[in-house]
Amino acid sequence: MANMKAAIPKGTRDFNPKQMGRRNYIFDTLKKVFKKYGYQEIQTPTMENLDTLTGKYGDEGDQLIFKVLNSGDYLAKVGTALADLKSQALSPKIAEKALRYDLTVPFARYVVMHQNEISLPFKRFQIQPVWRADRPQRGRYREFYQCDVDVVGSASLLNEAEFICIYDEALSNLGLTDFSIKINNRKILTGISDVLGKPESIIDLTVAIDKLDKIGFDGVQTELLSKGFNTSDIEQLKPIILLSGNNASKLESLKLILATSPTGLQGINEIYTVLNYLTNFTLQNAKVELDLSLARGLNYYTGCIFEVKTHQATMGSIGGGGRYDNLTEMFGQAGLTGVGISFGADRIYDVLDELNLFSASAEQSTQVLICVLGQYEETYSLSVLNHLRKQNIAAELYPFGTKIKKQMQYANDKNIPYAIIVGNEEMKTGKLTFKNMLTGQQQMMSAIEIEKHLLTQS
RNA sequence: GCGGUCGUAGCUCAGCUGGUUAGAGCACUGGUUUGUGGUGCCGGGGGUCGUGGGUUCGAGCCCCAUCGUCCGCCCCA
Repeated sequence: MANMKAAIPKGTRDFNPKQMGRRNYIFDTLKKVFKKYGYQEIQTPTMENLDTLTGKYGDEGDQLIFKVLNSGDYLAKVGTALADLKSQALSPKIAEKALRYDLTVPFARYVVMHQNEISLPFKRFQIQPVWRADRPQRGRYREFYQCDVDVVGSASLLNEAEFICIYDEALSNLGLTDFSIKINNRKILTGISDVLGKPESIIDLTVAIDKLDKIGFDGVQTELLSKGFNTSDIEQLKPIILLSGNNASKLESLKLILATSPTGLQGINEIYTVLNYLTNFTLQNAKVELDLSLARGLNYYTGCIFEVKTHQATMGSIGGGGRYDNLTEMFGQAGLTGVGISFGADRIYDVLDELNLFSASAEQSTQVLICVLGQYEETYSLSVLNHLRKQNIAAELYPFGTKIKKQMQYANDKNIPYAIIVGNEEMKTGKLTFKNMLTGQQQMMSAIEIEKHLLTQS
């Protein structure tokens, strides 16, 4: 084969041992919290049938789905003359599978397929990569991990409240101290468009006001005017989305504004209920804010909507979620409501990295390296090595034949905190040289003493 | 899908208005008193200047194309 350049696809990344240590630290921290709240792990295939995914994320979303070319003579099945087909019409004919775009839709499919074996409410978490054919940017990759926690089969708003607790606990455990959990409700957004008398334009309306903090009210106004809203609509809208004050006072004002919209009032009620549930729990760092301009995941969310933003770094949202009432209906099982949240692990990684919040312990694997001067020393040391491992101490022995200098360098490069040196003298006395790589200090200790010392360290 | 930016050693970059053998720091590697890393000192290897065309006596530098990067828009974790 001709020489080819070693490369990986755009928007994907390799992870080295140091990065994997840190990534696993994030996953482990999240998992621990998820389990604590009663969630169980599942996984779904990398590929789904293309028609499982299409139509769930809107037109823009559909275009970002990575499709998998059929095997074999895929053109044979096309049937029509190729030249007559547009790409969009061609792709479902030559690609029947696609890489998953998120974890929520595959989860809905899972629930329907396995409905007879799960008992409701079903609480699951799932940590797997997803793929989007998006243009890469800061904090945006084509392959990235989502960490989803969802519950289906429970309409209780206690779930929503608990998700806020999960966000707070997980992100706090990771060392973040300043972040907001924004909450809104799709029904409130519906109420607003009802009051304006433009229920059919809810998507345009919400997409525009979602950009409020980015482009300001003037920007939103410009966008709305271009979407067919008139100035009196905007005058009416202005006091609503610019509502300020604490959550309670916002809700009070909103109640008056949306008085004529039953749906809107219901949305307000749901927020009330969630906030009320929350008073029974203590949050460590999260600020819970009602944000009427929050409009995520409109293609399937029907109730509460969440989004998490850190104030410690410039980064898009590091998590989001909401309630969806109809997702399983698309797969033939109606009447099942679900609610869930997602953590963007790769973005969280970038934030923790930027803030220097990874501790060294997330990275080191081996705790002690045994360095030997020759073959006899190696043989002598194997029982020491064996004992250390039996005590659950991560230990390795550098096979003989390499200079001590090189072995120490290995320990240093690998961030191994302790080294044991075994030579003639050590074998004679049974006292091994035990070196702390951090301080550089070393002393002679028996294997037993070293073991004890290492056990008290961890 | 649209707009901009950049592309020189493994990494971060320098290279003046085009002019002989393309440089630095870090990394790597060897040595530096006996069996000792991270700090010091001395030496060494490594680049067809993203790729393909073109202009020119001559191109890392100019032009075109192409691929890739990073950033913004759309959208989103």
